[in-house]
Formats: sequence, C-alpha cells, structure tokens
Amino acid sequence: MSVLSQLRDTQTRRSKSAIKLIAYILEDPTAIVSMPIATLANAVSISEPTVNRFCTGMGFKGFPDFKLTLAAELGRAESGIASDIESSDSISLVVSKIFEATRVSLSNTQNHLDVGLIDQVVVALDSARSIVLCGLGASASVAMDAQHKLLRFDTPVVAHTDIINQRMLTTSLRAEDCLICISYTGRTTALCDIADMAASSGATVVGLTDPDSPLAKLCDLVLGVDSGEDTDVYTPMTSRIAQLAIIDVLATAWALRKGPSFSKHLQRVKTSVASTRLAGN
Amino acid sequence: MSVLSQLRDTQTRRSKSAIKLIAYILEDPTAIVSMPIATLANAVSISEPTVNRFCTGMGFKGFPDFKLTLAAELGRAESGIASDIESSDSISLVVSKIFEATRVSLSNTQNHLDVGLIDQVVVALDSARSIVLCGLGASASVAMDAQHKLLRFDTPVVAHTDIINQRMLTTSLRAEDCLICISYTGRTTALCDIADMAASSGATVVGLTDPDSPLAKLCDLVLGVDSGEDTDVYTPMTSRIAQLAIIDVLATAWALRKGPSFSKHLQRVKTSVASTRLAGN
DNA sequence: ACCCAGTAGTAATTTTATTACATTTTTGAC
DNA sequence: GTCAAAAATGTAATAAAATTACTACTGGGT
Repeated sequence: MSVLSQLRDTQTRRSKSAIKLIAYILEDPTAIVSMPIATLANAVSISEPTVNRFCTGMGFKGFPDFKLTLAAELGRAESGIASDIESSDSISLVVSKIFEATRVSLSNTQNHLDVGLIDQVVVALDSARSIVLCGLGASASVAMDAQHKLLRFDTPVVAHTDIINQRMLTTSLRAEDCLICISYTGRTTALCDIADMAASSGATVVGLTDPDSPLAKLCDLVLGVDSGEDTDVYTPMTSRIAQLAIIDVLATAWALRKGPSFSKHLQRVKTSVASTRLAGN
Repeated sequence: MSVLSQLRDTQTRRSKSAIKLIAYILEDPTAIVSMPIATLANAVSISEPTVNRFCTGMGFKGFPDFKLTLAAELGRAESGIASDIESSDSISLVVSKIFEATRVSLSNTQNHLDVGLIDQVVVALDSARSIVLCGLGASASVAMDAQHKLLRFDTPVVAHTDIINQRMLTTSLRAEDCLICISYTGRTTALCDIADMAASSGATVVGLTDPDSPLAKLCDLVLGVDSGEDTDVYTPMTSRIAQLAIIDVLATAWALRKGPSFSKHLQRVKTSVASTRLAGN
C-alpha cells in the first residue's frame, strides 16, 4: 500500500503529534522530501525524535528512508501536462515531452475505454468467418501491427493499406465477416466509403477511431481513441500508440476467451518463429 | 529531463572518476538511493568530495538531492511491476495490466535512452542520401510507421518488410546511405545478415534493438529498447510501442534540427492531406 | 493518590555531507 | 618536448542531519 494512502487512513489510531505531523505532510508532500528532520519537526512544533519515531513506527528505517519512499511515490504520480514542443527545446527535453505525452495519451485512452465494448468486439472477432483490417496513412502501420497480432488466431485475417484493394475486398464481404476500420480522425473520406459499403453487406464493422467522427457513425462497434492534438507541427501524434495498446487488449482478451487449450497453440506459434533467431548473445 | 538519460548521455565530456561513478550508478541505480555518500565513494574508489562535486556539477544541491531525484525517477519506472496476465483475469483487469505494462515499458526505455546517440542518429539521417528501414514480423509495422513519419522530410525514405527486397536493396546501398534495422530481439538471423551486408558497403547502420544483441554489434549506432518480456503467452510485447516513441523522438529532433523554415514545409505536408478528409462532424 | 503504559522532550552521539585547502593530473601553447 | 594554467582529485576539518539514550510528562485505571 502507498505511503500517502497509509497516511490518509483514518482507521489506525494515532498519537496527538502524529496527527499534526500527518496533516502537515499531506498538505504538501512534495515539500517534505527536501526538508531536513529539524525543519519538519519545527514546523509542526514537535521534537525531532518524535518525527523519527513516527517514521520507524511506519516500518521505515528512519526519516531519510521515509523521504526516499515518499519521493519515489510522488515521482510516480507526477504526470506532467504534456506540453507542446518548442523549437528551442533541447534533445533531452524533447525526449521527455514525447514520452510524457505518450503516457498521457495512453492514460486518457484507458480512462475512456468501455470495457463492455471490448467484450462485444471480441465476440464479433471470435464468431467472424474472416477479419479484414483497413487503415491508410499512419493508420496503415497500425493495421499491419494488428494483422501480425491476430495472425496467431485461426480465423483468416488480412490487413489492407491500399485503397483499391480495400474497395475490392469490401465488395466481397459477407455478413459473417468482420471489418475493422482504423483512423485517427475518422474523417478520411476513403475509409468512410469502405465502412459504408461494408455496412450494407451486413458485415460487422468495428471502428478504432474518434467516437465523435463521421466514420464512427457508420460502424456497429466503436472503440474510442481521443484523436486529440494534431495542431502542432512538431508534436507527434501519440494516438496511434494508444490504438496499438487497444489492439493488444483485443488480442489478449480474445486469447483468454478461447480458453486454456488455446495457450498451447500460442506457444506453438511462438516456438515456430524461434528457428529464425540466433541463440545466445 | 531525466537524470538517468543525462547519465547515459555519451556526448558530454566527463572526467575519469565521473565515468567510473556513472558506470557504477547505472549498474544498479536502485541501490544508490539508499547508499550514503561514503559507501558509494568507497565502492568506486574515489573520494567523497568527488562524488559530491559530481552531484553539484549536475545541478543538484548535493548528494542527498541527487538521491531524491533519482528515487523519484525510479519510482516512475518501477511503479507497476507489470504483472503477467492470468487466464482468470477479468477484461477490465486485462486492460489495466496492458496499459500499465505499456507505460512501464515507455518509462524504462526513456530512462535508458542515450540522448547523445539520438543526436548522432539525427545527424546521420540528415546527411544521408537515402534512408532504408528494415523490419520483419512485428517490427515490420514499426518500419512502416517510421516510413510514414520520415516521408515528411525531403530525403528519400523507404521501408521494406520483405526479406528478398531487403537483401536486394541492401546490395545497392552506398556509403552515403543510412540503413535502420528494427528488431525487438536483435536475434533475427535474416536481419543480422542485412546489417552485415550494409556495413561492408560503408553505409551508416542504425539499430533500433536490444543493445546486447548480435544485431546491435553489427550496427554503427544503436538505440536501445529493452526487449524485456516475451516469456508469457498472453502478455503482449510492449517494446514495439517504445520503439514507436523513439521514432517520434527521431522525427521531431530531426525536424528541429532542420530549423524554423522547415516547420513551414511540415505545415504544407499537413494541409496536403486535409483534402482527403471530411469537414465537421 | 499512585502506578503504569504510552508519549514526548533534551541532550549526547553517531552518521552523513560539505567545505577549505593541498596535491596531482591534464591540457594546450610555444 | 616543456612549461604554465586549468581542471580534477584527495585529505582533513567542519558543519549538518539523523539517531540513540535517557528523562519527564500525560492520562486512564486501581
């Protein structure tokens, strides 16, 4: 359990000074980590040994140990507001900003993900005669990635990144098939056409796109990804990474649905590629 | 800006003892945070003031401040010790685990990224006559994604995901060209062959792979991604997502290097695809 | 009123970090 | 190569911080 939530816990009995101390710590935990025990003791008007006893009482080796643990915990929570990249940024700042923006994008997608929908999509995949993935531009590589993951299952799956092939394949779609349309914006005309054509064939159309987009309205099931940014020229589109995470979720959920016997199959797939690799270092 | 990546940075000039110290710290950063300065100094066979000077030299108030910052950073990476997925997990637990594992993978990659190397790779890209991206299997989609991002620059770039085409192209590589090999494991025999062939042509070979792999040894520049897991059948490979983030960093750093006039070009590229989209909702 | 357990404080001690200064090493000009 | 300047490192002294040992309160229970 985290230190902070341990401190917030009202159940455990505390001494008078412990209560004062906890109140002060929770007021600004970040400040504590760079505070010597004397300053803290003074601020709460208690003695240094009392602070120390409090720390050891919580199971820490001492006050510095407590501070270290608190710092680690705060470092975790500290989710920077993903800021745009400035042309004056140093490389290491660019690295920080991009990774942070990616993490934020993942968290947003996770928070908005409808678990019930995941289940419905998995059912659709599992009962499909064949699965077709369509994406253009940056979404083409997401479609390729999804194909690679879904290839492990015994349902025929194919990704198409060419608009002509996509149209051709869509015309031959049947009601038992499943089409997955991938697009950040959900506004790519070509892909909307595909979704529309597929819908009239009766196939299940799944969208991996912005839930408020025209494409989303043409789909039977929509897994939302905040298309978000794309205003700034330098800041990269992190949403495609969130889409990949959703693909991971789908593939994993599907595998689990298939049951334990299927994990043997997955293992076989894994070993089948082993021979393409060098052993050792 | 991450402390660990600052330490990994090979660009900045370091003194002899600083090199020893950094090597020791990177060996087990977690151990450092609970180490007094005397123990650390002794372990590296340097004096305590040297350690202290190193910390203040990096911009910290002193050794304790350095430890605190390091702890906070490690806390970020260690947060969710991404646990394997169990067959009994509910969908919402699967979602949490996958997203958490992905975030952890990103943080780990970020912490191990050598900023100096990023710069070197960007220089290589910028001075290349042409850029070739090679990847197989799951890395094929990473190569496709990289192609899509690098297409915005005026250097000819192409991704190949077919082993025959890769070999053909590699034979016609020149010293002015840049080859980027993408592989999680760095042990795919076919890709090692490609890197080897390219190296003899004099082209700059960049690896986006496990730094301890055979492939890495064949590359001129290696951007490390912990290949990490891949033991569990259900848990997906999160490292490809980290690779995408690195691609983002490279593309952004390159764009920044090109200077402000280039941002106009990026803007033009952006508007050129706008006509493929529907307006409004 | 007295005792006892829990709690807190004072002061001494120990541990840890920093500073001041001397010495060595490295670097770059000639 | 030689020398001087600058940078880097070490030793020892000092300061800061944390911990321990010991003493003194506080408040319920008899």
